[in-house]
Amino acid sequence: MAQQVDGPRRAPLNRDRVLRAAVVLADEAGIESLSMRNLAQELGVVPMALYKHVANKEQLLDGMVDVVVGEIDPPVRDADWKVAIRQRILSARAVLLRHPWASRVIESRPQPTPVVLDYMNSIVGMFRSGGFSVDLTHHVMHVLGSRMWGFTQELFPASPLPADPATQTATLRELAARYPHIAEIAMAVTHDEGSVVGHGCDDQFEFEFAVDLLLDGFERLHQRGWASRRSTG
Amino acid sequence: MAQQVDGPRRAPLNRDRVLRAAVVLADEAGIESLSMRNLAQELGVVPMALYKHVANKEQLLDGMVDVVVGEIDPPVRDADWKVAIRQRILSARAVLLRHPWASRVIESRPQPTPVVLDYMNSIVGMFRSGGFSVDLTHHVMHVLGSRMWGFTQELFPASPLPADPATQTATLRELAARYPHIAEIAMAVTHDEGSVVGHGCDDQFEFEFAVDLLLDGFERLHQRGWASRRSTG
DNA sequence: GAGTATGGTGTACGGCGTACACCGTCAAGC
DNA sequence: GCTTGACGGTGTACGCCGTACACCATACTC
Repeated sequence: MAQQVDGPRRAPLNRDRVLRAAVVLADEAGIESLSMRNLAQELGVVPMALYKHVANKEQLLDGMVDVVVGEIDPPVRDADWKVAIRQRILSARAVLLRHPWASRVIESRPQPTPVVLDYMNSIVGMFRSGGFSVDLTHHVMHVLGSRMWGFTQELFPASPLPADPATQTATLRELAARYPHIAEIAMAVTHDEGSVVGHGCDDQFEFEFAVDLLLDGFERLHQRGWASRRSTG
Repeated sequence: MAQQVDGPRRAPLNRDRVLRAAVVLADEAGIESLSMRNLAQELGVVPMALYKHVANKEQLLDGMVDVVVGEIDPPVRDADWKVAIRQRILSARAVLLRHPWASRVIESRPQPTPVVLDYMNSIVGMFRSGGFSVDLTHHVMHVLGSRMWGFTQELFPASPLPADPATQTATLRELAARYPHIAEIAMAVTHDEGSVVGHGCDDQFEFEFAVDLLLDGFERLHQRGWASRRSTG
């Protein structure tokens, strides 16, 4: 029981509370603000107190990934492999949209945690019960890559064009002079969107487009009985 | 001319020498050893001297990416789009294998440099002269993602199994108990390789497998005259 | 009541990027 | 030939970071 004098004593921290607070802090202030010192302050505790619950910052990040991965929906039962995998991946994506920092953190983990392995294992299992050979499943998992987690590493996210129409056309003209092919795309996109807002690409569309293209490709290989040169898998 | 007394005066630094030294340092000591302080020491200069040539560390990294991207072969002329793009991507991959740190640095750049835009522009151009619509080109560029630069972000790179056969089978048994589907793949891989060395997956094979699957998918969409719902592109 | 595990504290260290004031060298202009 | 000013290298210092280590208060066990 908490001590009466000196105000009610805070319930002791534990690993779970630390991890959840870290996730909230990263969600609200951005991953770059997640330092051991900031997190401790958020928890009303001295920085070194955290080290009683996580070994170091790397393990904190591992734990945060576990929290996030834990939010992904379980696989739907009794569905076609393609539908089931698509749905699972889109669920993962929905989670990552709630935790925009998570994709970068996932990328940075040197070793998978058990929670991560569980998720991957379950995806592999979905291909296998769709009739994919071990060998083909292995390769398509590599092809899926980060999209299995619901994100494409956006290299150089298409920077939004300036909102002001005047500077926008100026920027486009400049772009067209140096990078005509890119400009062509940028112009098509801004036209499509009814312009003005023109905030760039529709990430969700691009993601689903990619996943569908991949799954279609996987299906085709599967149907054709693809087998590697090295084994009959 | 260098002064005679007091030893020959070092030729003054410039941006290029700084960038090249940074690339060499990252190649040899790893990107985590690339601090302004280490780099300065390597150049026989005090840390703050670097700031006369690069605005800050971010710009240093941008410049390093430019150096690396500059090593990618120019596109082959007069080839089928598929052959040409495949070849260009594999050239990019060869470059990245020489600079293993580069993929992570590329991922971390918030804004593309002109050199980067040039490369992307040229890839877009290859699709366009292959007859792809603006719209389809846009989407396939998103699908390509990091593979356009010759890498797949390897999430949780398959950790090599222990070399010792005894502990290897023990590890596999453990794996099989918790993650049966993953274990199945791990076992297949180790068998394929004539085992013993068993260093994991053949990254080059996986990469080419993925690129070919993607390019085939692109070709199919192109041949079928794919058009988005939003525009007839 | 003594012993001990648990969890929070305080101090300190070595690293990082970099702001800022400074200074030696050299070329240009009078 | 002297002055001026730009350029490139220096030295110091600040505020962050992760975290090692010694310490201490509480609370539970025997």
